[in-house]
Amino acid sequence: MPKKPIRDGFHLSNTRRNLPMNLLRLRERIMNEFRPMLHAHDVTEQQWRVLRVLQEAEELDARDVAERACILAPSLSRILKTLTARGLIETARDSSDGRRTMIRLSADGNAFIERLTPESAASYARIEKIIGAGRMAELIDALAETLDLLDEAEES
Amino acid sequence: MPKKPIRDGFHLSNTRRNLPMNLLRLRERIMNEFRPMLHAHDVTEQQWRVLRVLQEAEELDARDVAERACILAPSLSRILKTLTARGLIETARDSSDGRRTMIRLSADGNAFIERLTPESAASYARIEKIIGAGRMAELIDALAETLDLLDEAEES
DNA sequence: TCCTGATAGTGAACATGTTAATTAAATGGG
DNA sequence: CCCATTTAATTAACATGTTCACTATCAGGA
Repeated sequence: MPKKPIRDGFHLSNTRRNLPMNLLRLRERIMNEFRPMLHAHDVTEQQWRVLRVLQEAEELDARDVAERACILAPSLSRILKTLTARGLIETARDSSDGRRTMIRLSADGNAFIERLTPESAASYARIEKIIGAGRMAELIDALAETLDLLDEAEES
Repeated sequence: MPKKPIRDGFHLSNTRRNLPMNLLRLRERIMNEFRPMLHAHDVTEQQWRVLRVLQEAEELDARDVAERACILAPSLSRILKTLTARGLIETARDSSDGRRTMIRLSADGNAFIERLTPESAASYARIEKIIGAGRMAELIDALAETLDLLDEAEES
C-alpha cells in the first residue's frame, strides 16, 4: 500500500520524471558547451538565435523573428536595439503596414555569423558524437512531432 | 551543385532541426500551460521548482537545491531570500560545515504546495492527454538517457 | 601551525523573461 | 466616414540568467 495516500488522486510527478524539467536540464547541459564560445565573441544566446534566424530568411518582421527565435516581444525590442547599435542588423518600417518593423542582417552581421560558424558547428558536432547522430536525430524528430501535436491541439 | 558553398565543410543546422532550439520551443509550449496557474498564485516558475525539489527531500543544502532545480547559485540566493520572507521555507547554517546553508519547507510551504498540487497535476494531465502517455514517457526516457550520456562524457 | 588551494555562498552589473500598460497603426462594421 | 476592435511594437517593473569578484570556511600538505 502507498506510504502516503494523496487526496483526490492528484499528485505531482517526481521532478526526475517531469517533462519540462528534463527539457530544461538537457538544454542546460548542451548550452554549457556553447556558452563559452558565445561569451568569447560577446554575444548572448538570444542575440545569437536572432542572428541565425535572420540568416535563414533574408528579411523578417519582428513578429516572425520573435516566433522563430523563441523570444518574447519585449525582450526582442531590447535585443534589436543592441544588435542595431552594434551594426549587425538593419531595421526599416514596412511601407505597406506602418506597424511592422522589417529586420535583416547587415554585411557585418553576415560576416560575424560566418566567423563563428566553424566554432559553433564544432561544438554541435562534439555533442552529436557523444549522443550519437542517430539518437540525436530521433530526439529532434520526437520533439518536433510533440510540438506539432501541441500546436494542433491549440488550434481546436 | 550547391548554391553557396560553405568553407571548411562547416555549417549550421537549420534552426528547425536544431536540438537546443527544439528543446526550448517544446518547453515554452508546455510552460504556457502552467504559467497562468503559477501566476495566479503569485509564484514564478523557478520558485515553484525550488519548492517542489524541497518537498521531495525534506532538507537540502543550497548546492543540491540549485542542482536539482536547475538554478544557478546567484539566482538561488535571491529566490531563497524571497521565499524565506514569504514564510514558505526555513534556512539554517550547517553545524558541521559553516559554509553550507540547509533549507527546508516550512509548514506554510507544505500547505502551499498541497494547495496548488491539484491544479498543477490537472495541467500536466491535460498535456499528457494531448501528447499521449506512451509518447510522453518515451520522451522523458530519451531525455534522461541523453542527459546520462552527457554526464558520463563530462566525467572522462 | 601556516599556507595554499578548493568550496559554498553572496553581491554586483548587465541582459533577458514575464506580465501589464501604453502608443501607433490597421481593420471591420455601421 | 467614424468608431470600436484588433494588432505590432515599445515601455515599465520586477524576477531571473549569466559572468565576475569577493568573503568565509574547509581540506590537505609542508
